[in-house]
Amino acid sequence: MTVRVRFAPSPTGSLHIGSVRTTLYNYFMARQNEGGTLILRIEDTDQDRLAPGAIDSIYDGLHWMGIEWDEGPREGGAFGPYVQSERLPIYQQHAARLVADAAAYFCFCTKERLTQMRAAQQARGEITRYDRHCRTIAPDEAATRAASEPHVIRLKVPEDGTIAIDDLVFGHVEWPLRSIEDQVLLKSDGFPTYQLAVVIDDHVMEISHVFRGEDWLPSTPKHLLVYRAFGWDVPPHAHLPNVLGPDGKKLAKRHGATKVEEFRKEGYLPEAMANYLSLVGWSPGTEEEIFSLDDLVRRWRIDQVQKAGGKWDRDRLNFFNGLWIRKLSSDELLRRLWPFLPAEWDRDLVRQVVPLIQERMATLAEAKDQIAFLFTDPLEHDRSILVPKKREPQDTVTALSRTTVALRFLDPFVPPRIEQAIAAVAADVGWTVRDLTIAIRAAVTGRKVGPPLYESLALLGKDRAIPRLESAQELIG
RNA sequence: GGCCCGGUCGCCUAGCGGUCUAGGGCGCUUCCCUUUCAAGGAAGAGGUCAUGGGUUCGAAUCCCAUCCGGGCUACCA
Repeated sequence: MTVRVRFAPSPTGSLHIGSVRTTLYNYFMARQNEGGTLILRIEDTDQDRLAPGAIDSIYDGLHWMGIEWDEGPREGGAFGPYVQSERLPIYQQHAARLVADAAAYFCFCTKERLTQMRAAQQARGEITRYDRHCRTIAPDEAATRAASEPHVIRLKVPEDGTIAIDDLVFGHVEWPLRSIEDQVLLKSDGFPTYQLAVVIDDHVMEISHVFRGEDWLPSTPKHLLVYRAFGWDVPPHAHLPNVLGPDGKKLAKRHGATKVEEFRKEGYLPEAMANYLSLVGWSPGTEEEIFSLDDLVRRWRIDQVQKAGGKWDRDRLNFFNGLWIRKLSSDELLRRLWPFLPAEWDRDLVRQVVPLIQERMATLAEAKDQIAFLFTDPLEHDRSILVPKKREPQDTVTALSRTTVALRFLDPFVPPRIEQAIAAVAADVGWTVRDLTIAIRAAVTGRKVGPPLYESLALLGKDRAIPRLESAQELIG
């Protein structure tokens, strides 16, 4: 069987992390099957909600993630066009066919009437749904009116019975047809609704498996009915559990970052995003959980996807991010770090210090603050941290002053020699090495934590370290 | 309101009728390592498997009910 799967975002904004997870699963499916094809289709049938730049953002985000696809608006392919607004005639012809087959009908109800109808139904405590007012208009009359009056096309939904699907994730799900209204298929502006467009496109583009978010499960019966009206086979469907915010509701803006580009800006690695995201809703059934994109293609299985929604967990993402940062080679880490560092910073110095902080960052964005002391002159001292706890200011001045003396003529100014010198000073003033390094670190970097001290001093250089030690002494005194 | 879905440690999850005195990871705590912080190593706290009934020799696993949570309910996707 030829696998053809698709991801079909609406260009209504930038790429949501939940869509990325859905796309990832489709991508795994396509790549783990010989000859599998992944298709990008833009679902822009709602002309009111188009967001400028959304398609660019979808392309950027997905490419950044390392997801490649085979057919799409910019890639082309044998089943184009891949943008729904460019496929209007296809939908219109198909809708007309349903009308001709008496499976659908013209509806002339105005939006005002529909609004009133719903209000009245609500007032009576009834279920709000279309009252099928136009369903009984004689076909000839309807056709004549349609030539001149604004109208939509609605599906004739059977009044009784049930419709069901055997979902790859959720299993058998059944709906009473009574609960489904006569769906609008074609809007009065000639655009299809989502319900019509997906079904036609999935069929015509020969999509073999429909993997989409759980929110679509409730509208699946509508799609099933459209398949039935056309007499088409229904491809296997899999609904993927939602990605939730910490409060259990669908992950949304108010929960913080939700867009790929935001995570990218915050310094997350695509490797970490893919690894973390794949594990929300899927597990290999073993205790392994560190997976590259290729590993995931090899390991992921739709029957291991679970039903319950998963909550977004920033701590866990951070863990995976740190892990993947540590896996990078120094050169690769450097390459990814440049965009997060000021362009004027000395490249050679950055190159030397980065290995020292590689295992100290959870995100790429954190690197800057950790090494800024090497690129900032004069240094802003934080007076409150210059004196170690349980030490007196005067003793600290003495210790720093001895350190200054010890380092001033040290040659070569390299970590092992610096370590020796500092150990000697500590012994001399009766301090623990620990306390002394705390004081020196504060004096020289202005921070309480940072890369290893001896290495930091060596990179700073004697000429910059000594003045900092001196000004710190003045500040304390 | 109607329809549908879900419910295992704070979070991601394993589990598919006996091997479960419920396993792993994140986070948390403690210890070790140590020039800070990390990283790494070790240990630990944390779960009446939503609740109540069944079925069964035996249930987190099957059935029913209840509760709680969520989604959908548009000429939005």
